[in-house]
Amino acid sequence: MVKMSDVAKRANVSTATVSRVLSKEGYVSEETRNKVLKAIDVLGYTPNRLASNFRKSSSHTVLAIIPDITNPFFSEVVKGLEKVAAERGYHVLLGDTGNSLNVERDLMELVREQLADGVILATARVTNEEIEKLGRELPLVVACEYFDGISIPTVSIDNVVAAREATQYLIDCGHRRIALISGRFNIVLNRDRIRGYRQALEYSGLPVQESLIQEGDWTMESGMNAMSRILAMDQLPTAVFAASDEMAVGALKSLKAKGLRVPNDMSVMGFDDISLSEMVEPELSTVRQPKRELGELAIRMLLNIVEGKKLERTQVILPHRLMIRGSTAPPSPPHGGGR
Amino acid sequence: MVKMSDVAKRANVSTATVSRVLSKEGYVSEETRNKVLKAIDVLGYTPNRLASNFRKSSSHTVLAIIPDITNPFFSEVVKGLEKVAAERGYHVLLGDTGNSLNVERDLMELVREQLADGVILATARVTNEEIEKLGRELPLVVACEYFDGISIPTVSIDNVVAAREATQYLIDCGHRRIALISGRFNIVLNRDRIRGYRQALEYSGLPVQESLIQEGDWTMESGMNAMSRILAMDQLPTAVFAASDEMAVGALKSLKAKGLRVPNDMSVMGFDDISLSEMVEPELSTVRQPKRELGELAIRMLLNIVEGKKLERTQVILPHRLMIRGSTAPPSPPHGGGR
DNA sequence: ATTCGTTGTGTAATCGATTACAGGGACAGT
DNA sequence: ACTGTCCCTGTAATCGATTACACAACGAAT
Repeated sequence: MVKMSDVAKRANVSTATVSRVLSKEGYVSEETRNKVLKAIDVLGYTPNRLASNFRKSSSHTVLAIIPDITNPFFSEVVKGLEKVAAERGYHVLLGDTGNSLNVERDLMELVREQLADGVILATARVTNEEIEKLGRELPLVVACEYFDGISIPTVSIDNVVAAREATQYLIDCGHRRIALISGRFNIVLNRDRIRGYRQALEYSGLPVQESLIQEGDWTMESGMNAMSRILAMDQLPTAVFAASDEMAVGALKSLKAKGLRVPNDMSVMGFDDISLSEMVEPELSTVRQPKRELGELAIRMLLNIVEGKKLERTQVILPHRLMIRGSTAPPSPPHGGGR
Repeated sequence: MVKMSDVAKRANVSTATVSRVLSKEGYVSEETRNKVLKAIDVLGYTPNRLASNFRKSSSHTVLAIIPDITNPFFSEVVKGLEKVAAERGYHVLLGDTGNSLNVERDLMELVREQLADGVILATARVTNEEIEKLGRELPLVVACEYFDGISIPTVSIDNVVAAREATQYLIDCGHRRIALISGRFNIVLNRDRIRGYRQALEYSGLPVQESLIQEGDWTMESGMNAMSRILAMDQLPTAVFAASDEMAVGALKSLKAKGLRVPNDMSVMGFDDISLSEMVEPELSTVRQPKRELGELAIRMLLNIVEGKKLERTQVILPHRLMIRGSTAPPSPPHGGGR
């Protein structure tokens, strides 16, 4: 490997000068610069970034910790991260935890080892306190998840409001019995969505029936199962709100299997607005999260921290949007009913 | 930051000894080892991987170059990569080219700069010759794409055979006019699929009608458009084979919009078997690619090259599988027809 | 003429871990 | 007693780029 000293020798200058040419810092005469550039070209020199990073003790790399890269929601977030990172000359190390807490903890070590300058945490199995602690020790931004009263920089949507609006929309359509297919009860983000659902019902004076809240785990299968449980009830709801699009699609499948039509017999509302939601039939009404922007903003904040700049705001809430498509409609009047 | 020399001082040994304890190489007495471990613990020492990587001139990192992380096919491949990399103590740098040839070239530089020990190339906009050249200069494995007669290690499926079998299946169902929604004509992988389609028709003595081959660009929209063009023809086919699942779903949508039923009025076959294919209605018959295995094997090969081991085989073809689901069936007899 | 700021370049220390090499002690075999 | 092998440990060079510091040349300002 040809190194900087080889270039220096060839150009009859010192390595300091070569370094100055490369970094564009400090004074170098036009003439010397050309000599150096020529030598670099002739020798085919490529700087050794390992040496440079070591000396500058910065890897110019950030670590993206996500639960599962095959989840379209997260892959969109990562896409946003990657784009901005590249623009600012940083690289992204992929940390797919496969939902494992231990892997998550291990990955954080990479920052301590200086392999990454900072971390985007898009999953949060660790506790509130642990995150606070980590955030004090290393540059860290939490994306997508939101923790109440946390002091760590965070970017997310307002899950409570989003879920409330989605539920409210169904109520406004005329639905009075609305089921909820929720994610895991122990996830904060999911609890926020449940909260929003409850709030909407309460504001409208509708009863919250606990049996209408069925737990899933974000997957399509769990959505199917949850829907089946709901369909086995005596008094059916006229609408279902699922806390993820995958689960909503599962609900769709379950409904079709039982011969029920959407939205005629049952309205279905999803959450996230992944591309899938426009591919199913009928197209899914859902809550759009600005996935890419979530990633972009998270990494912008992180890089600002890394580079020692001040953040204007540490808790950023991005706007969501209701996407009304074909899977929701007013409830059909009961057979032989109407007024 | 506490460094190795601090640990050495505290434990009353040399840095060489500390290094030996950490690397588990060379002789260290049990007693000394404990002293060192204790000092490490007391001081809260974390090795500086930047220094270590520099000295060993290895980053223990591989670069995954993919066209688009939000494409579910590639995110599965990456998942496989990541898993095996982690198992073997490597990290994965994400290189999302956004389909740009220049970005692809820039990314390769990272290996020259020693930021990555090797590259998995899961997209190939660069030419055959360029890849050959790169492959001679740095550890490189091509995943998913296949180049005829290339000397670079490659892992992929046999796209020709896979497409032939899919088409053959449709023929065996009784279809005689089969349309093809292809990807971009200039992509090798796609040309292989077209070739397989042609072969199947020819083997069965069926005519290849060029107008039945419509170009798309892998996206759902392009699939819809291609299907619309096909449906505007005088003599309709009874089946369509799309070179990607997204395009097949687009075809599905286009058919539904025109009021045609699948598979009764038209059979639809996809390619890839991404999770989407089980979420649409009817579920998509498709060709399964072993996505995760593709990634796993590619990185295994790469790491073997990086670590100087010999590869048993440099060109690996993984098995594909026809997944027959609800979107394909024998053609309906023509109205008033049948014998 | 002196001082000062700007420009241009070189010398050499430095970042922190790894490792080649040397050396010493213990022990076995002859 | 001598030689050879293990063990165990330390000294110091090394990886390649960056950068603090020194210095020199030049022109402008006083």
